[in-house]
Amino acid sequence: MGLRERKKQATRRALQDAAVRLTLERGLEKVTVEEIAAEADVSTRTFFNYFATKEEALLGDVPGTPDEEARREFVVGGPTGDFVEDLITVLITSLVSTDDLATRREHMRLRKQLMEREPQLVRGVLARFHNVETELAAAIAERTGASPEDDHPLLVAAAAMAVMRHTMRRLHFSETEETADVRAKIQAAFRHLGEAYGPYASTD
Amino acid sequence: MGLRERKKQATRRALQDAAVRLTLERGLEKVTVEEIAAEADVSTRTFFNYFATKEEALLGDVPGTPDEEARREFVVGGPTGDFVEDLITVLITSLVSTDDLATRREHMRLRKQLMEREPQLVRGVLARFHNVETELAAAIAERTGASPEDDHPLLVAAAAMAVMRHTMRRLHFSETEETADVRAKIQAAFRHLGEAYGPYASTD
DNA sequence: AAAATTATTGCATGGTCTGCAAAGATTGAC
DNA sequence: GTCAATCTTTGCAGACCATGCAATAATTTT
Repeated sequence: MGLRERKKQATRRALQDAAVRLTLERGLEKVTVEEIAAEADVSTRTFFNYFATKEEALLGDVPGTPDEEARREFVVGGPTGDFVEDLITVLITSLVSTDDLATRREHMRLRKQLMEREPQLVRGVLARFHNVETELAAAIAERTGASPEDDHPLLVAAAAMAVMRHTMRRLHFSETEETADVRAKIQAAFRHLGEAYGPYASTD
Repeated sequence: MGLRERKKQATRRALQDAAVRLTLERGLEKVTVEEIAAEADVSTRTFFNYFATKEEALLGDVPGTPDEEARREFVVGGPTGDFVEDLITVLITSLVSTDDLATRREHMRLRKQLMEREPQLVRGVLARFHNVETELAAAIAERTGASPEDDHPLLVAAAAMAVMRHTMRRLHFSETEETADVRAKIQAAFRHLGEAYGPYASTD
């Protein structure tokens, strides 16, 4: 990776960090883009070369779209053959993304603090979950061979994202929390979901 | 209702209608609050006495919070005793609101057009569904007697709202669509949900 | 008809975000 | 190392959104 690219990454992170730090200190309304940019030693105009909105700088990159390789494996029926287990696998990749675990954890913890301090930001997170939901529905349709006008996959994806949102809420992102714990919590949520609404399906 | 109140209602509707009409004609970015206000024969400043944002004028009032009476009945275990059926009943009241059916249908149809034309507006709708979700979770917790730290109701509510969102997407709001049809579609969605995830709950 | 209440309006202001063109930094070729 | 090509940063002007405040206008109450 060349110098140019490295500098861009650094600027991006500096802007994100400044945005998060200042917002946690003073609150969203009390921080201007101008101040964030100054903190990162770039002009206000440059801020908008990196992020379309102030909110975008705060939310970071997750939840991003699922990992492409995991998605392909899911579509062809893998890795285990069990629908829900494979769904969980592909979803986890969209949440934990590429960074190392410690960094990611710290990001998540900060974002959680941000949500509590500034509930307006929840809107943006919901929008991102919605995007993932749409892509997930397409993957489910591919895997199950549903016809394009069948909207069943959309519903299944929507419920799955509800589970993911719920699980995210429950995680505390501490050092003792392992990847396996995350999976276990998602599994528990899917099981609860099945218990709550499964019986209704059996009703005539 | 006095003259003052009637005028306010009229102004509110005029602003909403103007906002929707202009946006469908030209697109959201090509319509300013100034133009909307002019169309409704009030000052720009007055627009903001009625709506906090341009988006708010476009989205109208739904989905609003569930009807208070329906909520109370749900909490005490009514009206039928079947959890999902009663859930549907209370949810329907939060969607169809108070207006007469024909007016409401027209509103819904326009809003659906708006969503297609301006996907940015979906964010706002998602935020509203999220609010309903929170209140719904509280109602579910009350009905089932769950303890305050139990987050099961949140998950059940999230899934229920996923079903509602999905059903809203599917409705076409035509004249031939009866209230009974709406309920049938919600029921079908809940059944599909149960079929998709119910089996997973039975897995060891 | 006067007084009290509430709504509308204009004005000033601060903030977000965009387009554009000039200046500055990095890259790759030679 | 120099030069040209490419990409990034920056300043500036400008449109628009949104808020606070104080004056004016309309309605309601007495």
